[in-house]
Amino acid sequence: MLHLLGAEGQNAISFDLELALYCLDPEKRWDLQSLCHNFQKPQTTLDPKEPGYHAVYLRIFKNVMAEIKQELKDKGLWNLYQDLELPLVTALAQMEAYGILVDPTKLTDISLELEGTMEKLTETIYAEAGEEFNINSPKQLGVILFDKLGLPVLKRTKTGPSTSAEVLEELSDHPIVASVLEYRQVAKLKSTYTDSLADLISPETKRIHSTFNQTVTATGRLSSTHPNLQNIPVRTKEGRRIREAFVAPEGHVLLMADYSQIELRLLAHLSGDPILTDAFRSGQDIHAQTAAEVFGLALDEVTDEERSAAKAINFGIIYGISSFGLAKGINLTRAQAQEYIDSYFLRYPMVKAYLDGLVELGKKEGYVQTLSGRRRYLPNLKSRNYALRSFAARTAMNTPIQGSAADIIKLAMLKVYQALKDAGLKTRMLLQVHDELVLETPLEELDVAARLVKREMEEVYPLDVPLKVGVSYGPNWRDVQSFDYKE
DNA sequence: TCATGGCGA
DNA sequence: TCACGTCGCCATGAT
Repeated sequence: MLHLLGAEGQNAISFDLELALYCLDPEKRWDLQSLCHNFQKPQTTLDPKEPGYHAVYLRIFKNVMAEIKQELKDKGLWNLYQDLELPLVTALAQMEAYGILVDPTKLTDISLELEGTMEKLTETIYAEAGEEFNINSPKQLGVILFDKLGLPVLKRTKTGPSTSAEVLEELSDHPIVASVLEYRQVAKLKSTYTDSLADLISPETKRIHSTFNQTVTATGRLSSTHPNLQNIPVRTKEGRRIREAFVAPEGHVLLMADYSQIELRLLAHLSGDPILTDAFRSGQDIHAQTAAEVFGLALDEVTDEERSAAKAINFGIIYGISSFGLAKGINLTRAQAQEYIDSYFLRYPMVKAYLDGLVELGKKEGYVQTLSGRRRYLPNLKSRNYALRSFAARTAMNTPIQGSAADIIKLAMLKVYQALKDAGLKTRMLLQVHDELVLETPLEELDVAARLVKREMEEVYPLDVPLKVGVSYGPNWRDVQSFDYKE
């Protein structure tokens, strides 16, 4: 459980120290020298090769830890460290050690099929281009599309015409562009998800043992590496196939439990807005409800398109909205987007006041906070540079929501971990994907485990609105059915 | 090593 | 006016 900070093999600090520093300021990066400089008086110079290094190191560690403990207490962050982040280490270690079972033949099948598709698409693209080139190279692709075929340049990057998916969508009337988009999708799946995933299956356990990084993100979320199991495709049918390779062993199933709209529920709780709060208390379709409010309709008059626009608005609110960003998201003019935003804030004045208040408070105190008290320092709220200042303002609006959701699911993980242990169950937590937990459970435990997980997650932190958890299960991560706990 | 592009919540 | 929704990880090509 030793983590290295700074240069590999030297200046190592213990993980509990790293964790404590992360609780103090999730964005600050320390090394041993700066620690000594800040916390050790007088400053001590250290040479790892010198005899006695470890004794000196331990003395420094002890002194530094004592000072950091005091600082955590002064800032109201001691509980975050002591009762949340530190115990979570054990649960994460178990998840990493246990791993998730992956069926390599399934990965191979998908890989071979994707390869076939790529070859066909490559032929098609070469034929339409009239020559062979590296489709993976945006530069070479640009030459073909914009110089040779004369397609219009809709957007530029620093280095040349953009060939991003967004741009190519606009140009996809041309057959070569449609093929390139499809090629990109398939190539991405193959290189990122089938081939590299297969390399990470442990020969001993036949499982993939990802690393859950606890001190990386600015908001308090976890991140996952080697591989990143938090971005396995789900949106498209083709991409979702990857999930079929993540399986449960014989006699077991995977159990998925995800928080429904946890960030919007937090927005309701934190802002105290009555319309939003009532919507969640009465179990409304929140996006349809937002559409009804923003467009002045009755709930049953809302079309799919309006609901979808309202969904984009809701996400925009969470991210620190701008009319430009919203317009880009749902293909509106900027003016229309601004009208939607104005209309939203007219109907949800407490949300407006809450978000404005966050920016004000951030400016005054120098930081914003999550439910657990975790801080994010935002000095740029006072910047004279518009770009920096507005970025900081969006961060001030997003961090308390995203970070509080992270607090809640982390606490839920502790509860679930402990409850499974207390109940003597064989069910194991495998993954956390921001608002979702993936567990592995013996079939005979499914019913009791599903109820336990749902209860612990929903009751972990009572808010002004209920937390709702959807539970599903299946033989793999793709083919799941919802678990009806009333059965 | 950086830029671009793309996958997730 | 500006520049343009949050947080991540990773593959690829160009430098």
